[in-house]
Amino acid sequence: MSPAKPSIDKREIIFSATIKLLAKYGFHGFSIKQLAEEAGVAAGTIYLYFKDRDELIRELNTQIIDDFIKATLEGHDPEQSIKHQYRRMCCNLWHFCIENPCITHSKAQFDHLPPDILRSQRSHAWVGLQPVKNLFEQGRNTKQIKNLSDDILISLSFEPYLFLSRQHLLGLIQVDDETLTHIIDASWDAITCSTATDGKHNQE
Amino acid sequence: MSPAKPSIDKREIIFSATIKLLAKYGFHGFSIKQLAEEAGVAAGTIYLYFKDRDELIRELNTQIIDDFIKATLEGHDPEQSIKHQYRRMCCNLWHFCIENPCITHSKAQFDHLPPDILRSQRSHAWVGLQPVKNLFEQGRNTKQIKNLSDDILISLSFEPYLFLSRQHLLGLIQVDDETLTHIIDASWDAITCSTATDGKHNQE
DNA sequence: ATATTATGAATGAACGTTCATTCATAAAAG
DNA sequence: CTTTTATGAATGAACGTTCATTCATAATAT
Repeated sequence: MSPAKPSIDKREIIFSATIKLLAKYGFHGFSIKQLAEEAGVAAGTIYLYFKDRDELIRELNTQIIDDFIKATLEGHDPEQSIKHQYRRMCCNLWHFCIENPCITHSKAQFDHLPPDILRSQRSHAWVGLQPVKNLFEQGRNTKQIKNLSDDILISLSFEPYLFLSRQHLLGLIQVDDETLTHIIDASWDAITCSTATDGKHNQE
Repeated sequence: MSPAKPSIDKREIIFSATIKLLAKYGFHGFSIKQLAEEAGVAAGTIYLYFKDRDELIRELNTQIIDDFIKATLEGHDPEQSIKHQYRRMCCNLWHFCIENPCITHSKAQFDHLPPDILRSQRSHAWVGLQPVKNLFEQGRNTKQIKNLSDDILISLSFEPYLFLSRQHLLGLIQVDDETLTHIIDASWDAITCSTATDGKHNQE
């Protein structure tokens, strides 16, 4: 609308327009022109805030990762029991996904970029996930959590929520609060030491 | 059959070149020109075998899904115990992923297309996954498997293998045969009735 | 055998479109 | 007036797609 307004949040506007478009169309059909229209700015304006298309996408990517981690760890308390900490994280993650459909779908786009980009993404993510590493480490030490690497534990525990929330958001499945509780219990079973397959007994 | 050059498998050549490029670069940087070069054919030749770019990608997608399902169900025997059937499927899936890096990475690309495409993908996949549905149904009836929907069971059981195999292929983690066994046991724990956290009852 | 014709797979230059990016210009703010 | 901020037409590269042309081979005629 107005040509020269000192709008510092224009960067945010461009970001959220990008997220919206990525969620809807993926990287196909995502163009600067479309983005400019969605954001309500001129194409050239985007280049005032970002060096080029790649930088915009890269920066958005790391911001989304940070958002996810921040949301997942909200209210995290290392003093609580491991199970309690875990349940909290799962709940946080699930609700963040459900309440931010565009971010969730956009994240999925980023998670399947070419190999070399994934590597840097990954190393960035693990920095913020230190509390999760600590949780796993503590759990392994106390024999509560299976003696598997962090990556494997992540894929068995948190990864399913990303997958399921996407399906939920697409209306392909319905997950109510009670079901979520069961899912959290199930993913907890996956990573914790409890039974063995051929008829052993279990804990507690 | 063919008067000029008898190369009926040119379609296959184009397919596998597409898979290779998708695995390497994703949908970014995947162009018909590049594909032609990779496949060792002229750009125009591609249009003798596929109506257009979209059809090529769509057909490749369904073929990859079919390949995955076929590989996962190889040697499937409904007469065996549920655990045995499950273990077999997990092993099949894992080894198919590991032995077909390009297909595995390409699949990841397809799994995160815009919503509307995902829907048709999904309905196509479930047709071939009938044996898995049967397995789950049987398991739920016999109280061996948790009373959760097929989608949820899938995300807790098979989905982690896709995620982990990609990481393994990228060299980000190492999964040897022994570790794989542990992962299979862990994912089995996720979907089966064993312990409950707050003093509920369990199976058998 | 040999020559002639018909075939359709394969080509790649050319086309129109769309893309990311630039920049001269304009508007607003200081 | 100067600086900052925004614009959107202009640009050239790259894209998917088309199609007139080529040519090795199969089919037929001699």
